[in-house]
Amino acid sequence: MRVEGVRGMRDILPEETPLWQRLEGEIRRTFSLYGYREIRVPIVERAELFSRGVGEETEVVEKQMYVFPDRKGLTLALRPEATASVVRAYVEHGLYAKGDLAKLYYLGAMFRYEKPQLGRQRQFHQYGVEAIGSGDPALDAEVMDLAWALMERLNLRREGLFLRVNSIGCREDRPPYREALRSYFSAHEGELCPECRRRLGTNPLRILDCKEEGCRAVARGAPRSVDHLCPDCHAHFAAVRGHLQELGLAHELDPSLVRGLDYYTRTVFELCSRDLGAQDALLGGGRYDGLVELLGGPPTPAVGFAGGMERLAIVVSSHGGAPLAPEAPIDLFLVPIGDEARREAPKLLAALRRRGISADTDYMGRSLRKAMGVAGRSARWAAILGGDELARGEIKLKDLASGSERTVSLSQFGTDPAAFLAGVA
RNA sequence: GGGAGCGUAGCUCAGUUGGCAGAGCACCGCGCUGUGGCCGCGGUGGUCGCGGGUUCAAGUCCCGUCGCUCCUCCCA
Repeated sequence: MRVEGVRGMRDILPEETPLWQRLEGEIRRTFSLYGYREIRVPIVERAELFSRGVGEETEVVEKQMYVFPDRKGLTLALRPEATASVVRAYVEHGLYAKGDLAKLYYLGAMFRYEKPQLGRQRQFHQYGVEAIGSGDPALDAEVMDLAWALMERLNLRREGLFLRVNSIGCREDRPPYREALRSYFSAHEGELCPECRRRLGTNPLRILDCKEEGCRAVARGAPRSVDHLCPDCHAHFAAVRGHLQELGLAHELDPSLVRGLDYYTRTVFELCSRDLGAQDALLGGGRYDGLVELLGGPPTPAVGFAGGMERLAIVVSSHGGAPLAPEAPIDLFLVPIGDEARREAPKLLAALRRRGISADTDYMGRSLRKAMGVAGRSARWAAILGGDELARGEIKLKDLASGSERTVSLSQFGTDPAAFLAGVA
């Protein structure tokens, strides 16, 4: 019986992995340029980390989290995002004791139970940064600049991208704004879906991005968070936008931008692609000044973002991304003729590889002609080893581009293969 | 959560009013007995996504189911 993969969890095949490796490399290099260091946190956490950190009322926690009991009855979850984990690690290991800004980045698989489609899988991969320990508005702008810098490195056209920003205020702004929303939505209660009528009492902010048509219509006339900022938050947001201006980063103010995770405060942003269709958010993030304290640390401001690898791969491979170098062929393909040569092959291959020559041979019992065909497709040189050569202690080298051949001593070739190969062309 | 389209060879896809399961590419063999790419000829390869139903007969029609894709939505 054939066992199939799990819905929404894709294999990334050898055809795609070169692109992924390149993206991961550019991401690491760019993050390093901005002073971030990698942190690796577990894929499994206690479920309460996310229900408390991300928010009980969020769609992610409410409907999309993979939750399961372990053998001792502890309630665990596959991480739906990484910020909560990074902050947990930050608090748990006392990284704040250094009294410094912690700049951390991560790369890894996340899990959300969603309806799969292009750019949205149940197991997906995120790259992200977290700058924990400073509330400087310049840092908000730097994080957005980092996002742009990454896209530039990947040769993505600037016109194909746009940055949306908003401010949803601080912890102190939330209750009044929440009340403003509550009174507004209460006046329209009859037009809301049952789910939102319930949210009215728990988290009216969530009504702003409800999917029901009726709720959306009501939400369009709802109070805007930018109009309910305290003086400090107002000044912070103005400073962030000022820095963006000076950095030459075009952005649009989007008052309806409310991120789906509850920990966000003040600045929120999304970098979107015009080439992605429905799933247009390439990366999203913002400030989360209350999360460290919420998870048991000292009051500590922080800002960060997360981006989706799958979406980046789509955009880079279909639009304006730097062309991928063709898959590197191996240096040498050993063509054995006869059983004796096949017995000798492993020793020679092992010697070549230890000297840095990538080498392979035929394990399919192919004829000489077929093996040469494989060599021609996959390697730069062929090494032909048959009874004649073995009897004389020799091996025949062939440059597959020029066709020129040269017979050399087998033992000497194994000792310094590079020199002999260079001499064939 | 709601809506639409599509599942046939390893891959890309044909398959007529229901009537023997097809092509191209790939793979293998031969032409060429120890030399690749090109060419010619031949060959291997299929639970037609899965399960029911209608029928003398189902890849084709009906129902269900799983998967993929897209829209809506949510987000990365």
